[in-house]
Amino acid sequence: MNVHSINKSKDMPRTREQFDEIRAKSRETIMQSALELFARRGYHGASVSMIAKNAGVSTGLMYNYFKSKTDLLEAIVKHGVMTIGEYMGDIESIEDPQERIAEMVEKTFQIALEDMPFWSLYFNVMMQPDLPEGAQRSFSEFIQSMFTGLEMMFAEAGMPDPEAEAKIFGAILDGVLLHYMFIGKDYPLENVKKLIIEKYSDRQSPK
Amino acid sequence: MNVHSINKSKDMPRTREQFDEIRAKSRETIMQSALELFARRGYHGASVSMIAKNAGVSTGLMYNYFKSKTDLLEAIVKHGVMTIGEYMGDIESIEDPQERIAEMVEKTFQIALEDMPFWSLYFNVMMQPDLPEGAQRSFSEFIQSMFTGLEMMFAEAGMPDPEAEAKIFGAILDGVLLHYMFIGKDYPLENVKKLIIEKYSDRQSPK
Amino acid sequence: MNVHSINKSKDMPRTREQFDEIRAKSRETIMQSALELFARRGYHGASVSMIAKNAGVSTGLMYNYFKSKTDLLEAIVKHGVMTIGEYMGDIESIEDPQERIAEMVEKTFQIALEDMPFWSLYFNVMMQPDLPEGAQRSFSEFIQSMFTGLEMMFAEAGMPDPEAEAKIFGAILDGVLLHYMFIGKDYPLENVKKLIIEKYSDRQSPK
Amino acid sequence: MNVHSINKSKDMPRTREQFDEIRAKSRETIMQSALELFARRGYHGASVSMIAKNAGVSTGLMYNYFKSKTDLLEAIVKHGVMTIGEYMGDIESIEDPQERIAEMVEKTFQIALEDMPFWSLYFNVMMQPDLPEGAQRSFSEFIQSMFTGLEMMFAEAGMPDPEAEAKIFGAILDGVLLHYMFIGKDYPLENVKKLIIEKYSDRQSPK
DNA sequence: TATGAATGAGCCTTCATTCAT
DNA sequence: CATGAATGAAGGCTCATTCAT
Repeated sequence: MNVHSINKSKDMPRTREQFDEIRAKSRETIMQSALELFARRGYHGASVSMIAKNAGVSTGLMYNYFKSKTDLLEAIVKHGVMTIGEYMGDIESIEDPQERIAEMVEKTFQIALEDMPFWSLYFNVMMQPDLPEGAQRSFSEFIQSMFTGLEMMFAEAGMPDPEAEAKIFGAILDGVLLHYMFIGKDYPLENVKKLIIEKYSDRQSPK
Repeated sequence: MNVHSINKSKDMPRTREQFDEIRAKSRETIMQSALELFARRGYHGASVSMIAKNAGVSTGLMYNYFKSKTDLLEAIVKHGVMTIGEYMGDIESIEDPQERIAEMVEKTFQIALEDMPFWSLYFNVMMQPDLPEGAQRSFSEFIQSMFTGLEMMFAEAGMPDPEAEAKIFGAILDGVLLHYMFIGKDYPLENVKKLIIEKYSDRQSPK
Repeated sequence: MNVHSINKSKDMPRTREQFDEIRAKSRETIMQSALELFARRGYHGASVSMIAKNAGVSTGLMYNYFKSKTDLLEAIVKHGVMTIGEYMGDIESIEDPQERIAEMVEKTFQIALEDMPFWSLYFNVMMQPDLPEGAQRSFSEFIQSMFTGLEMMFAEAGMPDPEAEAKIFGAILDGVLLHYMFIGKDYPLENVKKLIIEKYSDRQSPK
Repeated sequence: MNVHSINKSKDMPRTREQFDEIRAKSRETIMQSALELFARRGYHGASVSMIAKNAGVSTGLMYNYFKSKTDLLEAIVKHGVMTIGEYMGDIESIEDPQERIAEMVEKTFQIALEDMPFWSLYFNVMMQPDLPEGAQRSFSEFIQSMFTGLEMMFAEAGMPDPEAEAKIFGAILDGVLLHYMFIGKDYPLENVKKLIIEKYSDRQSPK
């Protein structure tokens, strides 16, 4: 409440701004809770009522913010993909190809570790055909755009088959993450990361 | 009809062997049907009655062969893992490390293409935490054993960090497959395969 | 603005009359909106929030004027029944029995055409046992009083069985309306009206 | 079980015929129960679980026989309309117009009294716009065909405006039924019936 | 007086599983 | 060994109603 607040009277309706704020916060809370549970228990394993309880709200409230459970998932996916896109945008501006690759590896794992639930969801959605198409499309577009970026990078670096090169690089990142998430703390993530960077730093590419 | 089915006479009750044969065939049919549907629609998206209908049997019969849907999944996974283990066993007997790696890449993709439903299930189960633990354990053991084998291979080849090396090689295989299954026919699988083999054939390893 | 809204001064608090006026108007608006929707979508098919939105007010406000959805329905029904009662009162004062019947037929259809939503609600409520008892009681009393009036009319006209005669006349009116509302524009309402009047005008009654 | 029964063994599956019989009986039971409750409490007021409990079966069983609650309603309506159609077919074969009308009145009320729940449903569905379209269409077709039949009858009897005449006759029947169902035992149904027949028996039509 | 976010009971529906035959 | 009718718990979703502002 600041001095501009013109709405102090006890029985006046809240202002538009107040409502917007409340809405934004509730939406956020619900999405957060849902992401957590989708990651931990899978889309089907996380019921709407569980999500609500976990978020500390009533079951019905979700439907005030999302048309359906499907819609909730899609919102989460879209939001996540957008966030990552922003991260990645920063990396693409790095001039030196060598450094750019190294930074990409670093950043990818850093993001992944910071936002494991989202990546869990990523693999979850990718591999489950009975999940909302919208969510899959978002990821599909994300992957395509990643590959396009990588391809340009490898082309720029003068690789003979930049497309295949991009696919392999992408496979390493996703593959490592996948195994890491499945295996857990026993996975030697640091060493693997180091080795990847090393492989991609000698001259232009692994030979 | 194999040698075990020596039919005594038309009016004799079925022999133990005949029963066993019928059982084995029914089990097989059901597992086949389930694998198909699990792959196409996901574990939750494939109902028991769908599986039964697809297999041409009654719902009840399934419970004659499998304690539960969970049990059915576990049986499929175990069987699949075993089959692959046999394939891989053959490869490990190849003397020349170079050739062994090339063969491993070749074989992996060949198997994958021949048995897409199973690999679809593989990723499906790996990334869905609300699936029967037993199935996940089977895959977990499979992965561990794969990594152990790869590690030995790279150690033998004199790599400085065989563990990380194995992880990366495994990541490439799984990553490529994952992307291939998600993206579909637009994926340049042949070129990627060639590049992988190339990378791993020069001297002992990519540098 | 009618004579009641004599505004004292711009800065004076609103007078009691002004408040009452606002209340009356809001009540009216909400009832109007609800009647429309009840008619178009049925009692259960029209949600409170739909009604509020359609009336241009908030959900909460409705509960300021009506204790519940049930209460709202009852208010609408009571109001409608009262209005019709007034119309009908005028007719009863017509001296000539012949003319009175003709006028009754004319008026009934005229009112019905002018206020279709209300008559839709009328039939709706009559035939839906799970609707608020209060609403049904209002209609019940209305029907009883209609029948009483008709009975007196036919008795006065010297019919042998005025009660049955009243029931049949009432049945014709309600039956025609019911069919008209269900069938819509294909219904030959004018011809039917003419024939009814004709039947009831020759001598005292149809024979 | 008769002598033809070839299926006495304890653990043989039921024959096709046995299953058909079971199915037919369950379907019937559920439809009966639903009709009762739809009539007594309205479509919305009768929940699927209530219907199931009333039928003495589990909630889920309904979905073994009907795609949805909507589908159940439509099945009931179609079945009812067909049954009435058969009744009415008999009447249309009566030669003498006078007698035919009398019989039609008699029969209509007889059927109605014998099958009140269905007629309750009839009015219920007719006047509730938020009910499955399929059910309404069935009734719509039924009404149309009734009117067509009546029109032919009145045309044959040489009435000047058979269409309007049919509408009025139909209105009387539906109107009386409607009021009878709403008012209950206080309604002088017998006298009304007598008067209707009387009105329509003098010469060809009421005058 | 007016707002709309929040609640939670209750509804329709699905589906793994059981069981009489 | 084989059938499919029957069960009932659980899930997604709607909506009348309340309440803080």
